[in-house]
Amino acid sequence: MPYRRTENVVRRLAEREEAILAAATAIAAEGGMAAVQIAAVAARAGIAAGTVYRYFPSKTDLVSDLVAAVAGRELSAMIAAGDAAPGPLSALAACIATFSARALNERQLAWAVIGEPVDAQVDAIRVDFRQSLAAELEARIKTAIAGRHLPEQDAGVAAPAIVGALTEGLLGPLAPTPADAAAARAAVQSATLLALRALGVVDARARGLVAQCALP
Amino acid sequence: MPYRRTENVVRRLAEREEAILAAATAIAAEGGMAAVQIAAVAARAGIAAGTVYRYFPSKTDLVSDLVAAVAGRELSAMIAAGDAAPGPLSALAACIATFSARALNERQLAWAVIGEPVDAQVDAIRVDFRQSLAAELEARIKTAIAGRHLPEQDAGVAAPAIVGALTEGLLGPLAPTPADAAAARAAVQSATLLALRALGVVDARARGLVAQCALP
DNA sequence: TTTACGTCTGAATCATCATTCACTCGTTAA
DNA sequence: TTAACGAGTGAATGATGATTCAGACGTAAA
Repeated sequence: MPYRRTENVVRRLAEREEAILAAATAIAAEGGMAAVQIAAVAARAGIAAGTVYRYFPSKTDLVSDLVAAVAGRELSAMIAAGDAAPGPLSALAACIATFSARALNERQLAWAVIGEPVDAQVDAIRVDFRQSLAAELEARIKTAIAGRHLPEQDAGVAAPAIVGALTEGLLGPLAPTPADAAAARAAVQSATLLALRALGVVDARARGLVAQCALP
Repeated sequence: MPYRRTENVVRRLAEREEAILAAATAIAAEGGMAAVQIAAVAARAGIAAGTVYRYFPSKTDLVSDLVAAVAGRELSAMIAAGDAAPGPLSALAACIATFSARALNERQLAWAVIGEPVDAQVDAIRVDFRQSLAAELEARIKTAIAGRHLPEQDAGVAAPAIVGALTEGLLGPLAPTPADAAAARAAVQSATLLALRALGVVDARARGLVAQCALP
């Protein structure tokens, strides 16, 4: 009974899978999705191209896992920020500001995961992510409407629109590139303010909510 | 001196170029940008693949022309609607509503031209279009701010954010598909309202502006 | 040390499309 | 009719990148 998967081997295999994913993520963060090519990922992880296929059945699976990992992290952060807030409106403000700040902080990766061209199968995963973001916002918007903190409106349009506004306004190619950390913070505040107003929070009140957000 | 480019020939050549562009547009409208492949376009136009290259030096040029044609049309319509409005805020409302209504009317084509992932070279042209849209909105936003019709804000973030909100809220994969013309009109109104509020128009006033917009 | 069996390798293979080109076809003017 | 020449054809070519696989290499137990 020679060769068995000892704990040692299992750990090394897991580490390698992790390393591949990390390499792919790093490449996406630096050069966008287009740069995530099997040969490049393998080189970065210090293995041969073929080895990648011992861990991921296809490139699509690899990229899907990468997107899912990043998306999961961001979604959790957003939800946690919202849950920690005292009321429905501060929760919305916190969600929006947190998402914006974190995305802008890793702008290229965020854009890769949310907006950049990919094949149809991967796109499906990405749509799931945006869907989850929108669903989370939609629920909070509905709560706020029910509590009369926001005017009546179609939350089914508003939620994706907010996602689109933040994405395009902060991450997309048209968005101004912040010169430094202060500028980035200002951009996040502008975007958050805009999103809150879009939902029907009047300007002055929105400014107050934004000011209270603890940005990372 | 046999064979000269008679007027007859010239016309036929122009017609064929038009036909190729029309075929590409039709394919984009049905299957999105990914479906716009030279072989498919040629087949649809009833010619051989090689012939396409007698009219367009490369696929990128063809797609560029297609995007430019659609974009030009939409941009003109938007500008005209804004120019016809009586004041800065109605102009913004008219621009936004017009763009939204027309885009939703040809949803798949609009998405293909504005939002759907495509390769980098083509994307550059599309960015130009979004840039033009954003620039037009930005100018009008600045005018409105100067006239104290809108609160102080960063128009450089707001303009692309509005474009993103409309795109994602009405055209993107998350946007609800309107069941009929009335639902589509309602979605356009929701989106316009949201965009105006985002800029700082208070809800009640925004509703008034939207109500006055003559939607096509 | 040897055996049995995974794992790793990377050059070769495949698949997808854009692009080319040697050739045929059509049109014009003599 | 026919010569001259541009337009059209579509199979072959090229480029890019994912995927495979036969053999080299490691590792665990006997």
